[in-house]
Amino acid sequence: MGQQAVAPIHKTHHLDMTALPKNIIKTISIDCVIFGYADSTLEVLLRRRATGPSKGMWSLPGGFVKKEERVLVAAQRVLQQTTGVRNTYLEEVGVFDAVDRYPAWRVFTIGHVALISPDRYALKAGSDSSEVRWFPLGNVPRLPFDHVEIMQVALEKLRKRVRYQPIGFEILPKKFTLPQLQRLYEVILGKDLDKRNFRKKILGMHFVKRLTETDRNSGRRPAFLYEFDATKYGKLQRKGFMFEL
Amino acid sequence: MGQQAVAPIHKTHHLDMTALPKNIIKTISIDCVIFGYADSTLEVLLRRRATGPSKGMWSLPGGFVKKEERVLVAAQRVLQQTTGVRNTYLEEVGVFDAVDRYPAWRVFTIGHVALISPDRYALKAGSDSSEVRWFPLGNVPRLPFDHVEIMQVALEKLRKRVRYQPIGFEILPKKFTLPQLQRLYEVILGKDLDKRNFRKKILGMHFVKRLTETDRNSGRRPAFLYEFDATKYGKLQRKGFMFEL
DNA sequence: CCAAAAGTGTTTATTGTACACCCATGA
DNA sequence: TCATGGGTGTACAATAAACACTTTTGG
Repeated sequence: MGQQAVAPIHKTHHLDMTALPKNIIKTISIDCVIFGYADSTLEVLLRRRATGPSKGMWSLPGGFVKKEERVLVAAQRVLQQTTGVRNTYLEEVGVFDAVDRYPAWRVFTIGHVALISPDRYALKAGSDSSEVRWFPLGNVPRLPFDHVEIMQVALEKLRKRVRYQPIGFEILPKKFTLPQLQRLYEVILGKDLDKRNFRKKILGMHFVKRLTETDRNSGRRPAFLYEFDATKYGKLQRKGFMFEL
Repeated sequence: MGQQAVAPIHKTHHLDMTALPKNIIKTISIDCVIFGYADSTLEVLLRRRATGPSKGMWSLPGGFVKKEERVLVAAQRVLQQTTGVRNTYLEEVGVFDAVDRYPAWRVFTIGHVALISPDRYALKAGSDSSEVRWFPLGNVPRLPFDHVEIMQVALEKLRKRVRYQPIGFEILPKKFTLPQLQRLYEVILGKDLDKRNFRKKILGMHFVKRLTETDRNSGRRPAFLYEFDATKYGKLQRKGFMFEL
């Protein structure tokens, strides 16, 4: 976290430099912090490193940027190649630049975040991964490099985002209940919310609309189902709003 | 602004590659947007390029990151070397990565902002600059590369920052009046503020304290002088607050 | 009929916003 | 005495926050 003493670097480990592709920029990498929401818990997507430094450890999906590739495009590609997850809404988190953050040579990494619904993506261990898995946030294995820091900053970013953009569309089923939506917010913010105030706020934004159907397989009193109003949702996503909770 | 068609790059202009230092990372540069506040106007610090692409044009002070240097350190150094300005509180704005943003080869640049008081710094055209000058925001010359975009994003960042951190300490004289502080906020936010509401807010934060002296050389009714309360100011700077104006 | 979660309004406190007049000074 | 900017308080509106009981279902 923050500055560190400058340690000897450029050790250029010759461990197993399994032929890095030719057209990459060796100084700039991407790391993706993909949060998933399922069963009322936040999870993070990790992959086991199949090559390079810290081979065998679980780490954030990441990789190098190509010579003529934009950063966001690289992030999408890298994520897809290592984990099979593609077409997510990634957002830049910042540059991580500690001099010895990567042991083999100096690499600046650009962190990215997304929040997705695990069950909508098929995981597939790709190029540099031997295994891909979701880990509940409370149970994350030891991570290499500065990946813990990147995760923390990413989580803060996500929490901030929730305060000025609607969420849920990409995470909840098409038809969902308000208690479900509330749980989503609670899990992300890490605190309980008042049921009545929450409803007041959400309904006041008008980005969800109530259906006549109810959710009958909950076992208890059925909750009304709601749908996102795509137009209003999109507007709020672009324009932003203030959402104190 | 956003994605662009990928244009042919790597033209490697051999214009006047005035011997780039050996220990730099050619792919990663820094650009600094230094805003100055003086005479109730916002200015930006530019330098005339003495070497490389767009030589002769005014541009943001910038330069490359060294091989074992952290980004923030690089930003301070580059700023000092090109303009003489040093020891400012720089903040990261983001990565600018358009494939052809720099004509000679591909360079990712990390934008930085600071807000300073021009009269506390002596300008000195250094290494890659032939001239250094402040330009009022309304009168900025044509800038090369994506420097206009970087400036815009930096200004937005500054405006956001003003809403959750106190400002003024580094810009106003040790003893200042509330009308002075209000003008500062108005200039940065680009809009007028209500005098009474402004005072209520500021005084409510308790990061300024009123002195018994008044400012007697204003020509009009003397205004009371205030000082920043360093402790409270620092606390708010770290913890942040909500400041709607 | 019991347990469990869904649903529903009101009151109070806090915060934002709009607004108008008197005051101290130098010229 | 006038022009100029400095200083002050209040009322209204909007928003946040606290809070408890009834309803519906499955077992």
